[in-house]
Amino acid sequence: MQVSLQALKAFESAARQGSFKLAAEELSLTPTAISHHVSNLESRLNVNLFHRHGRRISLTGTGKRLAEATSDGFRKIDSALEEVMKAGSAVRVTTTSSLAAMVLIPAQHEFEQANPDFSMEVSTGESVDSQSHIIPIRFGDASVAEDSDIISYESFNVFGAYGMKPPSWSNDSITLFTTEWKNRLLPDPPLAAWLEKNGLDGSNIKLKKLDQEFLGIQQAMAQNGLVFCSTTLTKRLLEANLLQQFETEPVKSDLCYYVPNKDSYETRSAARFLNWIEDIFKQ
Amino acid sequence: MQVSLQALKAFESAARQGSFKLAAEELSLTPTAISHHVSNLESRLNVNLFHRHGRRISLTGTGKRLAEATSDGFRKIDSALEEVMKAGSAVRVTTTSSLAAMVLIPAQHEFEQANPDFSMEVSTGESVDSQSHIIPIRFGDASVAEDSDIISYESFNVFGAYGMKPPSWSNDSITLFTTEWKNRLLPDPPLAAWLEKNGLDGSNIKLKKLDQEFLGIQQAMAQNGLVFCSTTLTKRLLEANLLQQFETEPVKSDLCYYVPNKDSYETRSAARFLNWIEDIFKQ
DNA sequence: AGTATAGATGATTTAAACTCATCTAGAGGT
DNA sequence: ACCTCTAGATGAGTTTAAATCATCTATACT
Repeated sequence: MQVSLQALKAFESAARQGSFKLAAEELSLTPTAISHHVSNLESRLNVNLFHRHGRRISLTGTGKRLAEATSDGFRKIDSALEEVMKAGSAVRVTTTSSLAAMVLIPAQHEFEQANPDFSMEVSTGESVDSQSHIIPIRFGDASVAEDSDIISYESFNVFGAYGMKPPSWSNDSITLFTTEWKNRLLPDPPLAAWLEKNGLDGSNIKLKKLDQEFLGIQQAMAQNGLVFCSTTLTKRLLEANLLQQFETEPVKSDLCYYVPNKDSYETRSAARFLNWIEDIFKQ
Repeated sequence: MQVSLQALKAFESAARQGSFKLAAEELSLTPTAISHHVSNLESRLNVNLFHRHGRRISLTGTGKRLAEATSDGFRKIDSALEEVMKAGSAVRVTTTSSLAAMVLIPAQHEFEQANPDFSMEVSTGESVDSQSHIIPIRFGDASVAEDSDIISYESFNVFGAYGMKPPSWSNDSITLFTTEWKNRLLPDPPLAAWLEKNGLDGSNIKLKKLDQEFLGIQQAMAQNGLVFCSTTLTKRLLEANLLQQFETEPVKSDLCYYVPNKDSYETRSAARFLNWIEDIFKQ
């Protein structure tokens, strides 16, 4: 006394639409299939689900009750399925505006080219965070993040527009853009450590602080000064000969990019994306 | 990009039970079938639903979410289905204790014999009325019930134990059991009309009132007197030579048996039962 | 280490689902 | 009133999906 789910699905559609023909269209079947399914259901359940007035049909009371429950049930299943399918067919990433603007968005096309099954969506801002299938790439304190979640430890260096003559560190008056995070809990960019490592005292450096790294990078490209920022963000611009670096040594920072609960992303698209982004950071 | 409902059902069971083997048992399939279904689902959705630790499995986050929704959905559908199946496989009737005791229960076996597909359940009392698939046969005022709902208009007559000598209506002192309904809105048994129709004045009749007709019938069978009651209840006892009637004429009453919203019972078992009970009343 | 068990994988079989051809009964138009 | 057109019913035949069988792998337990 088993009833098939497909028969129920056919019945549900016919009940909702009030017509076998329309149900057949909805399910990409022939009206005959619907008719068979419904009558099969009726005989298995020993119940009439539709009244037949010649070529018109209407639900019986029992039919109505069954239709309501099955509609609810299938709706629930369908919406969950849809969500999973969305998660499976696209990677949604949210991150800082700097990483998005300097790395993810420029590389978005490459990713989609290499992974034609998936599309990739990048968003910034705090709004739709933790929506379960959106991958957040956070920028934060390496000592706070889980080791296994960390994608890259950030190093910092100074960069300038491509083609400018290298500054004379000791004599010139230098404008240097750096970043003061909006979030005061984050470690500052390691400028002091950088100066020390490169044997500079910084007395002739005029600091200008912005709250996003990429704003400083844009200023540097606009020849308005140099920028002290993380190397990940500038890699692409160096390769594209839009920025250059000088004879200075980069310094490590306490900052890192990480994905909270990285291991909990099991969709294939997410796995593919995470591998891909880790490769990018490693290069 | 269609996923089959059976695959979802297999996944749901595996997720709930935490094992392909158990899911296979639950669905009367082989573990292989479950494995195929799940991996088919995973590749269609581009998502891993289970972690595989060698021979042990556990749900991924996505799997958990999908499992919850599908479980809910299928639960809903299953319970509706179960209710419909119950309604389809059995007739549940509730009615007065008199009709149940004198007519339905004695005939129950005949019905099941003639309709081996269905079982029949009889209950009395007001408790589990209107439970949607329970058919209530009410005893009431014919002017209040819908015409199309009425199964039979009741006639009344006097009956005595089989084998007793017919009473001498004018001389003997006669004990007559009759009924005073608990529900005071019901028309009284038409005793006055019966006396008139049979040319009796009733002066030598000692009335004893009980609140159920079948109680009076039992008294009559126990030779404790005669009973004035509806003819439907006594038909079977007359045939079985347990009761007899005399040279008196029956009278019509304002009482009837009816099934509220008779036309709304569309299960095959209910239709079969209603036809059957109408036949019984007609005979 | 050896055995037993859960699951994966691929080929084959089986059964369910679907369609096609044909038929019936209203509904709608003239 | 008649013809036509459409929705659905029915039965036989076909196709596809689902289930199994045989085989293999990894691992848990003795």
